[in-house]
Amino acid sequence: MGRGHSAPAKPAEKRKGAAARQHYHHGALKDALVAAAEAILLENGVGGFSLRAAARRAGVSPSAPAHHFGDAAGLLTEVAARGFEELARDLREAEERGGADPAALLRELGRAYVAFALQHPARVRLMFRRDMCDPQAERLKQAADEAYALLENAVRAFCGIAPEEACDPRTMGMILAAWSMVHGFAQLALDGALDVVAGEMGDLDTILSQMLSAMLSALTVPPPSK
Amino acid sequence: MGRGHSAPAKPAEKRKGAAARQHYHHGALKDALVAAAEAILLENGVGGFSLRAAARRAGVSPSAPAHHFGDAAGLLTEVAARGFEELARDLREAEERGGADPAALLRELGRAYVAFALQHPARVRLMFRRDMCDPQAERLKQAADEAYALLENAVRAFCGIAPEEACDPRTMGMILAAWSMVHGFAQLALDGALDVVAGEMGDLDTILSQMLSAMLSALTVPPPSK
DNA sequence: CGTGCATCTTAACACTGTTCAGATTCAATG
DNA sequence: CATTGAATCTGAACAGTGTTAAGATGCACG
Repeated sequence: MGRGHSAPAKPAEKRKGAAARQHYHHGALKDALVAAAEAILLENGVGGFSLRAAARRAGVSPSAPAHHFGDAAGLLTEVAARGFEELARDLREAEERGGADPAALLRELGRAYVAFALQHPARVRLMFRRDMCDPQAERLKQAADEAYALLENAVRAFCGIAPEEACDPRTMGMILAAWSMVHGFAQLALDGALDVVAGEMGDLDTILSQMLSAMLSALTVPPPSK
Repeated sequence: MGRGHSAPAKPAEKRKGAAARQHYHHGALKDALVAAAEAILLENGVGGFSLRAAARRAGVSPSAPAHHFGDAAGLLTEVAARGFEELARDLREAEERGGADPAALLRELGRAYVAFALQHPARVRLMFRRDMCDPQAERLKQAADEAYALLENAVRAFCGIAPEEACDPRTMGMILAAWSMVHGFAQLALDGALDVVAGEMGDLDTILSQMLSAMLSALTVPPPSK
């Protein structure tokens, strides 16, 4: 089954048709495998992934991926890295939407982060799976750092600290607090842990907004000496 | 590979030392399997687990676990549930340590939560793996709720809201904020995402303390109307 | 026209989870 | 005490999995 596609209209041209592969060489296997993996993640979740299934979907033998990615973790690392890049794009869009007000910026970034997680559950779960993708890979670290740098800059702006200036411990604590909070909220939402709460009050986005409001309004007041 | 299946010339022997299985019936297989699974998680991480390995470790055939847990997920669900129970115990200890001051209580709970995660990385990772253990299982849900109820009560005390009283949206936001923050911090710490930061400032526990201080001190000031 | 080389296939290996018919033992009943 | 029914565990089998090695294939460049 699945061998039905017959479209030999174009003879010996570069064909990247998904299933129909009458050429021995695929031509763009790397991208095709990534696309296949993403499709599987979307349909069957992160647990339903298998390297062989991805190869099957790309119309290629089970051992073909090894040549391009070495490992199953190699392929998934690439998928995760692209996920972080997409997340970074979303965060940059939110950055523009936020405008000049640091508080509004932070709120938009937080909403964008959570929205991305809810929109791509399996991909986000994969991004934080140490045992599926190799977190040491430079490709992944770089993509992830790019996304998190956006968040850090927003907190720095909120605290009125120049991008180059060193952080005092309290500001550092706030950066981590913001990061942890948004990340934790996204994870809990993905695990369905917030569904109960979501029933009592609106959808997750308004809940998050309320949470961010509570935080930000509290933080605008300087701390009581310490 | 190497494990030679030396045919047991003598059927009923007490060759095995501690877990001597001279009987056909194991007697306490359920607990033995849980212990084996926990040992594997400890040694090889959550990715290195396999049902067959757990059975092997308990000195039992690969199909024996099915009778007690049905599934691999069944066994892991039991492990996760026990993990939540142990977490709840730790949280209760922290509760006593916190004393009467609501802020101190929250801080101790947060530290205990993160400390537990860092002390049992694989177990905690398992607890939030939807695809490994069945999150619908009553056993698990109950154990998890028990732990989270402690956190909720602490936040309510901090806000001066009686245990039975309904929460206004702002308080609800704070509960979620606290929960998300601690959970997110723990997850990020497990993923090693905080190692860079930990290098610049002390260990993770002091970082967390600073973060909690920043949050709590900010939150003691009432919000600017709104 | 070769020929090198990246690309892909076929075949095999050592695993995995799960199922099912049977062997074994326990416990309770007659 | 003996018998029997239920609980427990074994052994073999099946369908998949990731990974590797050795061999086919076709593109690009001399």
